[in-house]
Amino acid sequence: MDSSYFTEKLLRWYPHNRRDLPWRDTRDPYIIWLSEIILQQTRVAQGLPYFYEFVNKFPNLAQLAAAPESEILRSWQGLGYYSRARNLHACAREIVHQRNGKFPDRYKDLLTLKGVGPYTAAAIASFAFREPVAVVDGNVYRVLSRYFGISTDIGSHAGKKEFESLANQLIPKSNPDEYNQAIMEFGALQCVPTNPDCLNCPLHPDCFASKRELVHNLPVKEKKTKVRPRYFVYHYIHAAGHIVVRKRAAKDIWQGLVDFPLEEFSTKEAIFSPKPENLSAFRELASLGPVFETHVEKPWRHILSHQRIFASFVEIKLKAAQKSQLEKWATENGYTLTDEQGLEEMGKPKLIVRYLNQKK
DNA sequence: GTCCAGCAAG
DNA sequence: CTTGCTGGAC
Repeated sequence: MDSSYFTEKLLRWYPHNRRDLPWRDTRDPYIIWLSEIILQQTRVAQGLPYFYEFVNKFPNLAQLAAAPESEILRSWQGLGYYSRARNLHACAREIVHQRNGKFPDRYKDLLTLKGVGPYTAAAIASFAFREPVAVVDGNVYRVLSRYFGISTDIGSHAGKKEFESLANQLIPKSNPDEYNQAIMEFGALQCVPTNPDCLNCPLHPDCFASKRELVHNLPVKEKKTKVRPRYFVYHYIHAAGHIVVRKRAAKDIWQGLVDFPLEEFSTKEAIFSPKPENLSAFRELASLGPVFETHVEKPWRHILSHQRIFASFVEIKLKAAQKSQLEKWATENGYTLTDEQGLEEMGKPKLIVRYLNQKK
C-alpha cells in the first residue's frame, strides 16, 4: 500500500487550500474543544456565528462553567442536538471543579469527558497536544473508502474498526495535527459527497474509486432510519402579556428547552382543526372564560433525525383579570408564566421560534 | 420531497 | 442499534 504517497499528497495539498478558520492556529484546548463540539454534525457556515458568540460570552473554561445552564441553552438556540450544549456545560463544570481546571491532555483521558467521543477526543488530542491519533469523521470515511476502495459499511462495527485502523496507519508521527486537518479539509473541499471534481484532484491517478468509476458508490452506508410521526397541538395560553411555558423534561426531544403546554395525538386528523372541547387544557380553563383561536390551515412540519413532527398551534386568550387564576393553574400543572422578554431569553426549539416569529 | 452533514449517549 | 437537531444542496 502506497500510504506514504497518499499522506504526502494530502500534506502538500493542504497549505494551499485550507480555509482560514478562527479555531485553527491555536493550541488552546478550550477553544479547540468548543469549536469541535459546535461543529459536531454541523457545517462550518452554520456553526461559525455560534462559535463567535460563545468565545465572546465565555472566553474561557471558568466563565463557561460559571454560567447557568439556561444561558448556555439560550446561546445554543437554533443549533440543534441540544445535548451537546448540556454536555458542554457539564463538562466545563467537571473540569473546573473536579480536575483543578486542567484540561485533559491525552486521548484516553479526553474520552472520559461528557460529550467527547472518539472523534472529538482525537481532534483535541492532535490539534492541542500533537498526539498522533487519527480523527475519523465523515470526511475521513469518504476519502479513505474512495481512495483505497473500501466498501465495508461505515455504519457497522467492523467498518468503524477497519477505517480507524487504516487512518491510524496513515497518520504521520511528525505532524499528526496537520495530517488530521488535511484529510478532513480535503474531504470537505475536494472529495465532496456528490459530484466531486475528480479530474482536478491531486489523488486522481491513484484513487481506486476514480479509476473504477465507483466514486458515487463509496462510501457504503446502510441507511434505514425509521422516522416516527408525531402529532402535537401546542397551546399558546396568555393573559395580561404573560404566557404559559414549560421546561421540557428528560426522556424526550428538546430536553431542557422551553416550549408550551401541548397535547399529543396519534393521528393527523386530530390536529388538523383542533376543537377546544377536545383539548384538556382548554376544558380545565373553561371556567375562566377563555377566547379560543386557531388559524391552522395546515399543521407545521418539523423534521428531526428520527421523528417527523406535525404541530398545530391554538391560542387561548384570557382577560387580564384572570392572570392570577391562570398562574395557579400553570403552577399546579408544572408550568410557569413568563412575559415576552422572559420568553425571548429562554432557549427554545426551532419550531417554537418559527411560530413566535410569524405571530409578530 | 430526499439526501447530506455524520458524533455521542444510552 | 436507536435516538437526538437543523439547514442547505439537489
